[in-house]
Amino acid sequence: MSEPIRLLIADDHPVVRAGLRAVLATEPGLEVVAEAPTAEEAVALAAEHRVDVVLMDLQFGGGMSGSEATAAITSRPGAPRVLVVTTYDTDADTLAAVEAGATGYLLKDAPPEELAAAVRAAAEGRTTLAPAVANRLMDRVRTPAAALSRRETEVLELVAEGLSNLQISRRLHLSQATVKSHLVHVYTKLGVDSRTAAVAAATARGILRRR
Amino acid sequence: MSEPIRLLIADDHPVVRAGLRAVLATEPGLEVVAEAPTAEEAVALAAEHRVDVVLMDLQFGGGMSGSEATAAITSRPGAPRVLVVTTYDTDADTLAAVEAGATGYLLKDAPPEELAAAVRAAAEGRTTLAPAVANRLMDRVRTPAAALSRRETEVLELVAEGLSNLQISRRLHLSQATVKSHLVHVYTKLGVDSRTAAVAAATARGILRRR
DNA sequence: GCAGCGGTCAACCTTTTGATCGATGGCCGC
DNA sequence: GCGGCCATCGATCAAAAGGTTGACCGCTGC
Repeated sequence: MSEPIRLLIADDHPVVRAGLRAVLATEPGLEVVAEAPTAEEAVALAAEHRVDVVLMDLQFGGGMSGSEATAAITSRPGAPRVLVVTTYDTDADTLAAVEAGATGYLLKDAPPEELAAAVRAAAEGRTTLAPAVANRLMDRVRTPAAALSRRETEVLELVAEGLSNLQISRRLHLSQATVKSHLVHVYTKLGVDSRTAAVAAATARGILRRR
Repeated sequence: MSEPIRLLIADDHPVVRAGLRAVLATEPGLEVVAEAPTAEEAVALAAEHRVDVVLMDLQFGGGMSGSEATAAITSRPGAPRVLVVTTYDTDADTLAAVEAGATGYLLKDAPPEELAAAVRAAAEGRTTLAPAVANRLMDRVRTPAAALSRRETEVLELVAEGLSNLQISRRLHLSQATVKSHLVHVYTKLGVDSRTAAVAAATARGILRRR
């Protein structure tokens, strides 16, 4: 028998860590060598231990995000593969994780066999994506982007908080004309024609974080 | 030694079920007698088995919600206690679960000891609330309510999807005047004066489900 | 050096939304 | 049966938001 695949579990929920450990313990050829309750610890432990695959959550209570940790881990030479295992998938998170160098992306409702299969695939550098995530990525590739500029996003966030154009202009030290100008660009980029529709569309696409 | 506390775990995530089972297995006096991957099965299993405490998730993939299952379980005579164990707490969910008769409400990031303590408390009928949930309930009691009527909520949901008054009136087979009328009532109840602010306020208070 | 883009602003006009007043009918509870 | 709440609709007016055009500046890249 060959070397076992060495795993690091990074999740802030003790219950989830125990669950992943329990599920993967029944699989032959897999070995959990460490657990990290924060993203920072995940980065440190991935460096200390010899690890083949990191199971990474995206949401941590505070501090570094899972995406940031993924980027930090994969940027090193001889780095382990990172398999993102998260509960809910917002579009922004998905994209960020993939850009950060994640090898796979699963949702926590995946059955154990699928999880184990994804771990083995990740160890070999092959990618496994949850169907919902795959569809999302396809949509993203198809839809040329609709990337909002920094300022446009900033304005849209304030719109989502319920501020009027006048309030936004004061908050950002702009004229109302500028606020409108940004919003018009946002509308055309998102293919909508009202502030509420823009917020809905941006939330659906994960451009705005759902609070 | 007295009788062990008999548990039913209801969660649609295999990983979480395994985690709860693993965490609680180390605790003396607790025994997991069944697992349910859906709310419907949870109701059925709670009736079949002799169960003291049900660990209930709120979000299931589809079909019956955790709150509905909680109501169904607790409505029977000699029913087990229901301890809600969920990932994220939206205000609407919290309230619904408490109204449905949940004995306790924990978040999944709770440490194992806290979880075990809550289970024992629930078995005796004592209530355990996660701090965040407790605060929320206090706020709710303090704020006289701002309960929206069924129709008002319906209109507000469509606003949140980005529809204009005209579109809403068509969707609900109403006149624009009626839509406006509902919205004015919503605004006064929420203490705001625009549709986007209403959506933001309602989302913050958990009246609208964050999608 | 110039084209392109992001960010800023102005003026003007149309549409939508919100504010106010009023009115009708149904249903529930005391 | 009457007051209160919900749901429905109409009309009117003022304010906010959206659409269009055009302009200027600063930065980046070819």
